[in-house]
Amino acid sequence: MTAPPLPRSTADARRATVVARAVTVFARHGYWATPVADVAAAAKISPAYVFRLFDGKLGLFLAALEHCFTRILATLDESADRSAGEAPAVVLERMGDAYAQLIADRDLLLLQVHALSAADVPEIAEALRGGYARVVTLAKERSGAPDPAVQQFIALGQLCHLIVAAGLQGLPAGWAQLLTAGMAHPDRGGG
Amino acid sequence: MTAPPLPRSTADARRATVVARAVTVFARHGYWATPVADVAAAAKISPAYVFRLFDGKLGLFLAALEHCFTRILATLDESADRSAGEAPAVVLERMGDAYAQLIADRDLLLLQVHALSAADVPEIAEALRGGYARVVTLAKERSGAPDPAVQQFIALGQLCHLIVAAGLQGLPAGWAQLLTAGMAHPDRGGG
DNA sequence: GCTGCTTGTGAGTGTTCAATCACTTACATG
DNA sequence: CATGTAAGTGATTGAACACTCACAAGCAGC
Repeated sequence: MTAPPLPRSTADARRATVVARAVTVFARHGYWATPVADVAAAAKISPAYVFRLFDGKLGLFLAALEHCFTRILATLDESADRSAGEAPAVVLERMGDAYAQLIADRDLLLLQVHALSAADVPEIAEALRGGYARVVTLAKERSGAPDPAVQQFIALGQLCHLIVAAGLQGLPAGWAQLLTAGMAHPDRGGG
Repeated sequence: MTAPPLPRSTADARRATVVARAVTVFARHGYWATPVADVAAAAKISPAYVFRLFDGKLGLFLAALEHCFTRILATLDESADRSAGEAPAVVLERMGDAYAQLIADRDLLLLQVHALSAADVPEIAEALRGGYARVVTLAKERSGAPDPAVQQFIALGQLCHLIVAAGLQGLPAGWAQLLTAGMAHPDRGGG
């Protein structure tokens, strides 16, 4: 009753698919509460092979985090492209909108929340700082906005994390609507 | 070689001290990566007794989180007292300063980060929402500031969490200084 | 003293999970 | 077909940990 043997692939290709699945799986329950076997199952390979492809659970998580930041940077960069030539404040606002759109994805934002919580592991803290270094630098350089505006941009990003992780979007309470005001709505699908 | 028996105390008093220690211990490594035995050791009682005083590990964490929010609300309330009669924006800014001072404490901010990461546990998400409901409501009512200002206040609070958890304060890099600009400095203590 | 209640613990139990290893299976090349 | 190499797995191990329970030790009232 084992699954039919998958078509073989190179280790590199397999690693790439596992990383992509790992982002989603780790995003659900975080680093410590996610067994490697869950990622393996999502990637449809055996746990043993995951350990062969990555340097332990930590290596797997770090790869997922790296992938996460790569995708976020791509999103922001793309957004900056679309508002080229606009005033700094406008560019930054558009980037903020693009980031808020990721609330629908959930995965990329949640993984950052989990990584922050696991930042007592030095390697994770290091990867996190590396990621934010790139995000802040990109936001500043591509918008040309002054430091305080960039700081506020990042702060709003962190607020997005709170909204997603605590499940605030769509809550009727006034305090929740106050926090989510101006944020992209998640499952407004077909509109 | 067992520790000399502690002076007896009532269960309620013991619970209170355990909760206070639990805030610190959970703040270090988070919910999943912290064994109950670590909290017990910090409180100098046996793990078995912790399970008797609280409803499982989850009950212990929830009590710690509640305690955390109580202390934060007290801090904010106190700050509002000190700036009574000032303009809304000023009151809010003073509250922000008071919150940023907690960066030195670390514990209260870190516990929120960990709670957010563990918010896939329904009870933790619920407690978190309850806490933020009170924080937002207090900030709005005591400052009288408009919604967007309160939203920004909370966003800056989340930025504080990032700074503490990722260890950004004191980093020489430009992007880090951009993020920490205006935040209270932690251990500028005795030299 | 004795009795009964509360505080507190030592010694377990069962489970979960990271990591390893010996092994098998597919494919490329001669 | 033979043979080497890389992909992939089942079985297992050892440790950590949440939680339990039978029991001990202190303190009240008699």
